[in-house]
Amino acid sequence: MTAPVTIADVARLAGVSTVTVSKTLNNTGRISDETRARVIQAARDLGYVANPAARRLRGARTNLVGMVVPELVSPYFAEVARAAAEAASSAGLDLGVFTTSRDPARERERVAALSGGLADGLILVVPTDDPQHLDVLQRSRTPIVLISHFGTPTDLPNVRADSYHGAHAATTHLLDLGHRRVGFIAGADGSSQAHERLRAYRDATGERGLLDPDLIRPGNFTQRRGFEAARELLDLPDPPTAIFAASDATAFGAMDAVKDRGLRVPQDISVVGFDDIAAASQSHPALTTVRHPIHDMSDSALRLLSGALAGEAVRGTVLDYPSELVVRETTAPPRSS
Amino acid sequence: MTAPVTIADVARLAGVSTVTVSKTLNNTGRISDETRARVIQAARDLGYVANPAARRLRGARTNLVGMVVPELVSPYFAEVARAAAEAASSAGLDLGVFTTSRDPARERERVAALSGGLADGLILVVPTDDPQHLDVLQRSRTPIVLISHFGTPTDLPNVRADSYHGAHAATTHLLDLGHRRVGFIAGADGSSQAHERLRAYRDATGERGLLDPDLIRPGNFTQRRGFEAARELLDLPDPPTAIFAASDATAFGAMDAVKDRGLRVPQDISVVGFDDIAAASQSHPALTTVRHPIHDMSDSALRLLSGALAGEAVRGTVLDYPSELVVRETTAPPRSS
DNA sequence: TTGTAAGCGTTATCAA
DNA sequence: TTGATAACGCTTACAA
Repeated sequence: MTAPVTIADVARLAGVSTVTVSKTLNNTGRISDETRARVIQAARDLGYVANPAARRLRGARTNLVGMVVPELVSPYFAEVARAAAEAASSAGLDLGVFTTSRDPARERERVAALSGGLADGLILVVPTDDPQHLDVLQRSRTPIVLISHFGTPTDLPNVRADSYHGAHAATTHLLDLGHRRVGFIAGADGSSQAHERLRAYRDATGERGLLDPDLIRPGNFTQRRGFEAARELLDLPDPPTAIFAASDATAFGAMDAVKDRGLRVPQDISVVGFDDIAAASQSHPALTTVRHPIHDMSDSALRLLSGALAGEAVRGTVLDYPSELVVRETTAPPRSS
Repeated sequence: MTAPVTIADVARLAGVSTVTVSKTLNNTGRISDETRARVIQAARDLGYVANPAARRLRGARTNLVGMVVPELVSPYFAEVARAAAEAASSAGLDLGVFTTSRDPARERERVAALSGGLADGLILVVPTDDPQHLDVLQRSRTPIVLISHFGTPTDLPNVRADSYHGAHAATTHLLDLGHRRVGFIAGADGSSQAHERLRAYRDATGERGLLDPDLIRPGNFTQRRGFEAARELLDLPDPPTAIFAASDATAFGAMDAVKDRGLRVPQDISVVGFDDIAAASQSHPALTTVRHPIHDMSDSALRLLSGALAGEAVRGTVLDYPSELVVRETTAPPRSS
């Protein structure tokens, strides 16, 4: 229950003014070596840490960056947060992660609190696509960088991952292997990413005249639904020989269903996921999937934010990263080909 | 690029003093209904949000709670963070999550910054067990609650999950099913939880005279290592009929290895995990595992923190939660019994 | 090289 | 019921 050590305590112990302490600790202004040593020693003895609130209030930086994500349980967001934390750390910044539970009101509050004085800058991952909300963001004096914002255009810097190309490549990969009936287990309704993945699947199969609505099953990104949907697919009179799932979790569920039927992956049924979560490369057989360049994206987001903090003009920047097919062990030519 | 709206702006628009605005918005002091209405309207019109830094500096609350976790990629910590965020939310608090990447220095910095003025309170998950570090924590004027601290005793409130009992129950469960050779794939070296799980396994098998060092394999909590270790186990001259893995990910790796050998779970080999991550209940067969009551723990941690914030004496409180065996579909009697 | 003074936005105290 | 004043801890002119 020690009262917090203030700059005044350090100044007193070192026998100098608070200004000298501030200058010393922030490496600003000229300080004699002797004084500097004394101040640093005093600060260390006292365990002094500058009060970020005071610092921030004064207009100085806090070195705290806030990241607002819908949730952390999905490995995708957890990985984005991790990558951003690493990138922040090497930029000398701290990253605080805040979740909204996909509640727009919560998102607004969080942004308000953070941009209102706690954080130097903000990174919003998949922000709510509400024009009024986005308008508030645009007006913010605190630098804001968006990750994967699709929809209403803004001039905020935006780092996005495209789902379409990877999903198209994945479907084409299966088609090229010789599959003529490729099932699709969709993502959650209302997710723009899920929509893009479905659109790519439709386009790729349509291009070869192989689009069959029966092969498309609704989903919600979960493993459980992947299991059920795959069963539905396998129960079809003319079942698919390959399944493309809109998430890795869904793909694992589908693999469970296939194995549960006594079939083998990939010999009997090929399976492709989307996301490249850690388990994708660790499972056996390792999952063929599509990857967003999460690390590159987080790095870029932080570079943009650092730039903005340093006064660079980053408004209007849009970085579109392609998604990339990662071929592993769950895809092979169909039995009958 | 709007300059932030301050309390002075609101006061000006409402034609009152800043004090009146503050009182109105914080429901402190007597304000006439008429004035109150005008102030609230003005605040709304301007989109005013109090500057947390200023508020905090003045000694008032920020409603921000900081949580420091080793990392977020492991589903366990992600789940702890999620549960805590929910609990915080229903207590009217915001939860900011900070990661340390298991770097003690990073942890110290984060704690210092957070407790030094940004957050009202702190929750540290598996804090570094360094006496000096813990001493600093104990002296902190900002309330701190520990989650799963084992080791050097402190009088900080501590909410812990026991791994021993669940692990013992899991091993006994397999033994009770009739298994006489139960393999164990350990967790990471240096993790106290991993150590407890191994100890429980040793004790439970030892009690029945069924302890065989050959059946214990090193691990690191990963799925990959689970796969390899399970292979080693299956390659033994006298292989186990059941495998207990120190984490769910490891258990999934082990299941992959079993299936890869053309064996079935649980008919040929039973598998038990530890953690009860989301995938455990969603996989097929659903994984028998051991669960820490993460939600109860996070709830308790937040209740303790709220209490401390409200001036209650919570020092010395230690809440020990038992881990619990969750029997699902991956365990069955051995073939030969 | 060092220190004085002012002010960041807010709220608690006290007086009106 | 309302408002003037001071203070929280820090940093940035500006002066010495």
